[in-house]
Amino acid sequence: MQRIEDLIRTLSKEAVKAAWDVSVEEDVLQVQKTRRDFEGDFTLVVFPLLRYSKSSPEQTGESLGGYLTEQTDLISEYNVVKGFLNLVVDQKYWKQLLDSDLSAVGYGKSPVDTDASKVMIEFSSPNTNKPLHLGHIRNILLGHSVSKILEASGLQVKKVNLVNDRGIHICKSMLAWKMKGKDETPESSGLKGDHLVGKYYVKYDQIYKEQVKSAIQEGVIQKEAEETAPVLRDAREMLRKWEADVPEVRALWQMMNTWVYDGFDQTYERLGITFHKTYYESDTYKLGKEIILKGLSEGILYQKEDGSVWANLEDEGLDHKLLLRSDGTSVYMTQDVGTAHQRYSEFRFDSHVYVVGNEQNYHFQVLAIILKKLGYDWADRLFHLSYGMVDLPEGKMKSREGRVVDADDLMDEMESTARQMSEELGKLGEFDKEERDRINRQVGMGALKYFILKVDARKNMTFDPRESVDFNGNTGPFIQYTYARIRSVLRKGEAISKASGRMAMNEKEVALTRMMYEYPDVIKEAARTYNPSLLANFLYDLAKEFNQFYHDHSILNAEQQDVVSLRLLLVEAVSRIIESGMDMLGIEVPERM
RNA sequence: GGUUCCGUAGCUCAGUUGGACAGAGCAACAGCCUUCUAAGCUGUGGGUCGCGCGUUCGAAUCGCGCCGGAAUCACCA
Repeated sequence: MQRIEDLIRTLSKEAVKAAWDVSVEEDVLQVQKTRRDFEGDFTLVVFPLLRYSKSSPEQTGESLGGYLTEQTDLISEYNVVKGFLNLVVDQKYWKQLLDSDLSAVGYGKSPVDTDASKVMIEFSSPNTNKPLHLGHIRNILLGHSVSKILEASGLQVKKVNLVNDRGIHICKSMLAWKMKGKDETPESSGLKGDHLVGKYYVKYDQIYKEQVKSAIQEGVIQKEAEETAPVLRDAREMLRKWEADVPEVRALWQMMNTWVYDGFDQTYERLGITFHKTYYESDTYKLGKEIILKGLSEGILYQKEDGSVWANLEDEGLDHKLLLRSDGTSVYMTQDVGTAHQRYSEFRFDSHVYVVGNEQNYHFQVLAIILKKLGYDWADRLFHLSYGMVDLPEGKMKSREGRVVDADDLMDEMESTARQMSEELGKLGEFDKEERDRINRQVGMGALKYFILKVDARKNMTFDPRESVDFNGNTGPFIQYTYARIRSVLRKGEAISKASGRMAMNEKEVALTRMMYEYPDVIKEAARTYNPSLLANFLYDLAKEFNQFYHDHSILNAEQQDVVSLRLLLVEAVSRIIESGMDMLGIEVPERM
């Protein structure tokens, strides 16, 4: 359908040409939504045109408004307030819009375009020495939602995970388990695998701290005590053995990682997310070395006397960056260079999104620069979706000290809160246990996911476990509730035909329709900026608008049959947009709640 | 110290490329269920948009300088 903003711009351009004989650029013609307190649907800001009209804002607006209403029957009225030309869209446009499939512009309904741009998106990226926590949840929800939004915009999306399954931190868990574990397994302990391994990571830290403390008591200075703690020495020794492929160490590593993956899989499933492919750093950590050596031989990089290889980034206003250690081994950056190259070879992506916390802004800035230096033209198509940390009221989360909001615990808590709420409100009495459980799960998870996603990803957020997540107001359950209400009405009015008819729409009906008109723009903008919070807040506004309408006007008991049909058509569209939008946030909507 | 990001109501957050008196939710208070789900709706109070200067017809939004907070600047990942 013709977009009204485009129409206004085109006609205004003509009008300006006709009246003052100048061709203006598109960006001079600013069209925006009319503010609530004024009459109209769209507003043309006339201030920028005064230099051509050489008359007052009012006169300029009048002149343009007159031209527009004359030239098209889609704009029925206008008024001028100060320098703002407010335009009223004719209702037949809104009805036409309602008759079309409004949600088709959104997710899942657009035909698959095989030539679509290909996007690779990496998210989650956990370490295998501890369970997932709230920070991972933010990462995962962002990655998943952005994937859905990009897919809805017609892109081909490949979701990948990169598991950091090697390194000293894993050895610490392994070592503590060997020392204190007594062959404890997930089965024998009843603990989820990732939690079991995380427990020994915490245990390692305790042992380490005790050893440091007692060394200091024996007169060793702190720094030395920290460096020479026996348990740290053993962990390093274990890492050396791992790198040397010592079978015993590898077997232990294999076993404990398997426990962790089982645990992760459960959490992912509960969050409702999947990946197309999982990369493991134990496979990729040696990648990149050849590329770096090639860069060295081409003189792009340089070598120090000790044999280490560096990139000079001074021309970018940055420092020098190490790429190969003096012993020839790779560092994190080397690995990411190699992985990016590998992924491009495999997938030929048009862009690659990394969902990684803002603590790594520098890393990704440098990654792009180095790839560019090495001559990869796709280097500027990497995008770091950098999100802020989730902090607790008392400060940063510290998994070593056990001061974390565990992902699994949090989900349990959300669901039990949902159960408690629905019981207090006497909501689900008529349903059997299975259905009650399902709804409570949907609502609890909806509250959690919406809570995280409605906030702009860049911002740090504080999470107060005591206050937990709300179920009223600007929340997931509010939107889910709105959906359930609409579905209930639709079930009762199943037999009634839905049609836009010829009755005039009232103010609220127009407001809802106009809001839904914005939906594709919201998706587009959310996709362009990789920002699900735009969508989340849009859905809230839509739900709020619906609830006002619902309160003020009866749908099924409207005085005239035509009005009933119109309203059914209208609210069904609202429900479909809520459903498709929430799906893009990874949130399920219940038929009843 | 360098770089990057953030600073909007008591709290949590919105505020598309600068535009019409800065908006929600929570919390507080006051109302609305014999009518489609009250997890809802309505109203009241609450703001020097960190501070200052500048650009502009117009600045929460752009520029500069301060103040406050976060991250980062490893032969860790």
